[in-house]
Amino acid sequence: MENFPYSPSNPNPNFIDASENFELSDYNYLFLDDGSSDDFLSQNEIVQSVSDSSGSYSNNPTPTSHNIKCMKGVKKVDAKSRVAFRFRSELEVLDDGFKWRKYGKKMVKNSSNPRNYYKCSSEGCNVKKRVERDNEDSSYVITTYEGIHNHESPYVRHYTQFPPNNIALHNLCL
DNA sequence: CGTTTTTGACCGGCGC
DNA sequence: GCGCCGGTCAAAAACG
Repeated sequence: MENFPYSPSNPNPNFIDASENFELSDYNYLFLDDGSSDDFLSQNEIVQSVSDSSGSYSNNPTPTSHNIKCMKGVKKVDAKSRVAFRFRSELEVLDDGFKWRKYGKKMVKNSSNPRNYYKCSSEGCNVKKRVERDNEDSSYVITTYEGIHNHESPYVRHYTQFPPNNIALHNLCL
């Protein structure tokens, strides 16, 4: 990607308060997947490839388990693009700066943890997210965003919890 | 009293 | 066609 504006040393100004409370070493992967390319790693493959957790980004990233999906995702921007984040957290629902309405909860196969479905509460905004605990290590939460917000975050400077990084990355990568 | 959560029902895609 | 599975709907309850 030619211009990936987020890095630990150069956080998005809109999310300036975020990185202080966010342990990048706990951030293990992100990926975009519109389902149209075999180049994307599956979620399971990514989970298993969590070994490099240096958490570094640059404007010219080399393909690592951290950024390869983001790089690839950039050329496939559409409303069905998805971004997933996995991080250690006791809280299931993190304040990512957007307002969400829960619309479903489902037990999925091969996981002992339920998957929760949320939709952005903003009028006409079709962004959804899924939140579930990692079945392999339930101290981790996996959050998957789908879609692009048609509005700005209503709470740009009013975060109460970490880590707004995820939504910053979510928007920037899409 | 408007908004959100809860929860079983419903639905569509897919493999057999 | 049928059953499984993941995703969504919607009515009622809960919430603030």
